[in-house]
Formats: sequence, C-alpha cells, structure tokens
Amino acid sequence: MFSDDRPIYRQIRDRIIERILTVGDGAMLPSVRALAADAGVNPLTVAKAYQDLQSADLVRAKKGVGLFAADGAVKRLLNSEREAFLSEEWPRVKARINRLGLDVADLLADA
Amino acid sequence: MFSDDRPIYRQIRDRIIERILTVGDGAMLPSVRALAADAGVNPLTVAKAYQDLQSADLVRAKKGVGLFAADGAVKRLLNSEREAFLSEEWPRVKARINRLGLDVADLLADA
DNA sequence: TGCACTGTTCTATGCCGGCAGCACAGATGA
DNA sequence: TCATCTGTGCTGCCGGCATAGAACAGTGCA
Repeated sequence: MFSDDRPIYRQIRDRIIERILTVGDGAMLPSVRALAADAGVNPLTVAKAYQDLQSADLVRAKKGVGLFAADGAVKRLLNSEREAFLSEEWPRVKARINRLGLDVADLLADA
Repeated sequence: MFSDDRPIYRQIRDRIIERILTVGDGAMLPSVRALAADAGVNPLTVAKAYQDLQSADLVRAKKGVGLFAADGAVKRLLNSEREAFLSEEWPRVKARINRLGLDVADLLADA
C-alpha cells in the first residue's frame, strides 16, 4: 500500500492532495479516523498529514464537523506542484530514463 | 544535496548505482571514507549503502583494497532498474503529469 | 438531553536512520 | 618494519516516525 522509503504521513499527504485536485475547493475531505481505517494506519499519522496541509492553508478544519479543501487550494496546488515537478522530479526522472537506455518520447507517447 | 524524505543511505545507494552504470563491471568504486567525505555524511551511512549492494551481488569488497562493481552488475542493473521504473515509478509520474495538466511537448522541449 | 460523529491532544513504547568515536583486520608501498 | 590506505565491527546517543490507548472539545441530529 505504501512505499517503504518515504514516511507514511507524507504519502498520506500526497494522497489527500490528489483528492483535493479531484474534488475541488470547499469540498469535504475524509475524516481523520475514516482515512486511517481505510489506509490501515494510525489516526495520529493521518492527523499529521492533515496538519501539514493546514499549515500550508490548503485545508480548513472545522472542529466537530470535518475537513475541507480551502478556497484557492486547487489553483495554488496546480502552481506549486507544477513548479516542483518541473524543477525537481522531472529532471531526475528524465536523467533516469536516459541512463536506462529508454526513450522519453516513446514513454510520453502512449500516455 | 539530499532529499529530506528518503533515507540518506538509499540516496547514496542510488548514486553508486548510477556510477556503476557509468564505469562498468569490474571498475573500482569510491571508498567508504572518500564517498562519505565527498557527500558530507557519516562513513557508516555509506557503508550501509554498500552493504545493500553487496547483498544484491552488485558490488564486491576486497578488504584492504577497495570496492568494485561485480561481474554482470551493469546487465542486471539495466534489467532490474528498467523493470522497477516501468512498473512502479513511471505510472506514478505519468499520472502526475496528467493530473497537473502538463504539456508533453514542454517536457520534451528542454531536453 | 443524549448519542454519534468530528478534530485535537496527551502519554508511553518501539523501531529505524544517522551521528560520533573508537577499534580491529587485511593489503599496499616506501 | 612501519605508515597508510582499505573494509568492517562495536558502543552509545539522539531525533523522527509510527504505534496503542485514552481523553478532551466542538457540532449535529434524533
């Protein structure tokens, strides 16, 4: 379910980010306990992921109600994630593709 | 120098793998202490990376002499790394590209 | 008023990663 | 022989990650 070489709470955070990009601003997000049960993980671990997202103003928490994608979250996520991907992940991936003797164009073609 | 969310010894291991793919079978690899000094890391951390590679028969150690890329290391690395990349990393990357609405042409452009 | 949900906080425990420091064993060359 | 390189092994220490278990505070609904 999870990669063994990245902290679970970060993988949970990434999963929530994907969800925000899908459901959009203002939408309700899965509760700490529900997500923990679904992922087979301790609720504290999920809470830590959500607190990261709250620190980044991507999620609003309403005590007793639930968690919600913040206003403008999608827009800011698209910007920051695009930036991070193009400047960090993609160069590394492209170098790896070349080193393994694979063809970038071929891989992108059947997308 | 290192990503903050993956163990350093794994990032060191990846770096050594890249080097093996470059220098080829039988070539001498940087010593534990030299690589540790170069990366600004504890020698034990580098040793752990090398021991991973020895367990996978990708590196041979000669006590008092040094570390060497094992016979057939390059071939086996190309196979296993390609396999791992295509079945795990690439699908994730491709999904990310689509989710972020990135243009394939842009990714190919700055090659 | 209860009940069931929500997020949040606390304590304690265990494991892993990384560090510092030191020591040992094998190989090499002056 | 001796100095110096090599890989390997140990101790202790610390912080981060993840867990279990319990508890507190706020909301909504019957």
